[in-house]
Amino acid sequence: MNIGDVATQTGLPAKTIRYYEDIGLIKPMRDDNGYRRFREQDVHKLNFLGRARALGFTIEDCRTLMALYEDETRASADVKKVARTHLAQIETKIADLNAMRDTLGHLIDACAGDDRPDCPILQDLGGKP
Amino acid sequence: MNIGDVATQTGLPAKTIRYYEDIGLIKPMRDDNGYRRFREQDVHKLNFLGRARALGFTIEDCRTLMALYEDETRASADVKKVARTHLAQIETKIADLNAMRDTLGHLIDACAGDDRPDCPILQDLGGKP
DNA sequence: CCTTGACCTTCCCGTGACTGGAACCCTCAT
DNA sequence: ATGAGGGTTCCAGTCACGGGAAGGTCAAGG
Repeated sequence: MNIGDVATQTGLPAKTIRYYEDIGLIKPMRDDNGYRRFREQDVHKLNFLGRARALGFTIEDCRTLMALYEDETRASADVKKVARTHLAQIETKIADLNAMRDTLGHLIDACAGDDRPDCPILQDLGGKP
Repeated sequence: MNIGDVATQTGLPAKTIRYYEDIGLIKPMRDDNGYRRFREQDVHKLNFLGRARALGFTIEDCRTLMALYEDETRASADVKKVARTHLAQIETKIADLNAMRDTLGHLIDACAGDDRPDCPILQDLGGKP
């Protein structure tokens, strides 16, 4: 399979697939003309990567998870640890965003949104006393 | 005031303050020795920026908001629009993160986390049928 | 046979909002 | 005179790609 087909199959942009090869996540073969030739194995890895990225894992996490995936002697505790660390970061982000949403929501509610200049949003940002 | 004092007062790193000058958000004076000299006005702007950034507004949003802040003839509707657009993006992000958290949470719960290799997390990433 | 168009290749730059570090200047106290 | 603790500029790196240029390859149609 050429990169275009793989892109279609995996849903990943060709650019991303090349990038993943660049950073050593996959190692497709090459045809005589220089084109990348992807085997089932590579496609499987790319799907793995796509799903892991969709769950928000960093590329480095993906590297670790792939290594564990391919290591038959892994301990599931190692996988779980990576996942839990990531989950904690997600929860921190959610908390931050919720705080922003609440503050912003209150300010927006308090703003008339008409053609007059008075605006509680700007007052707040300006450090209303 | 020199940059160090301003950094302390505003809670922004000196690097960030220089960056904000670079991109034209503030325009502090200069002393004869080349040091930046910050007036009350500049400190006020930096506090504004700090609060806007803490609410997650992009730098470009901050630029817009600052312009509105300084425009006595603004319409609060313009401010509200910027805020609402941003709020919508925050809510999208929250929804995405919540979905990740849920999926990841279930997978983590299902994972034994012991020294055996069986792992529902990897099974899922691997595309368990 | 030639051309067209759809592929593919590498390479380099840009993103957002900084952060780190090098190399150097200024000022004040010891 | 020297050292500490400010300040300055500029360059590079972050993260995970995306855009676009310049060029090679391939199958089909005229």
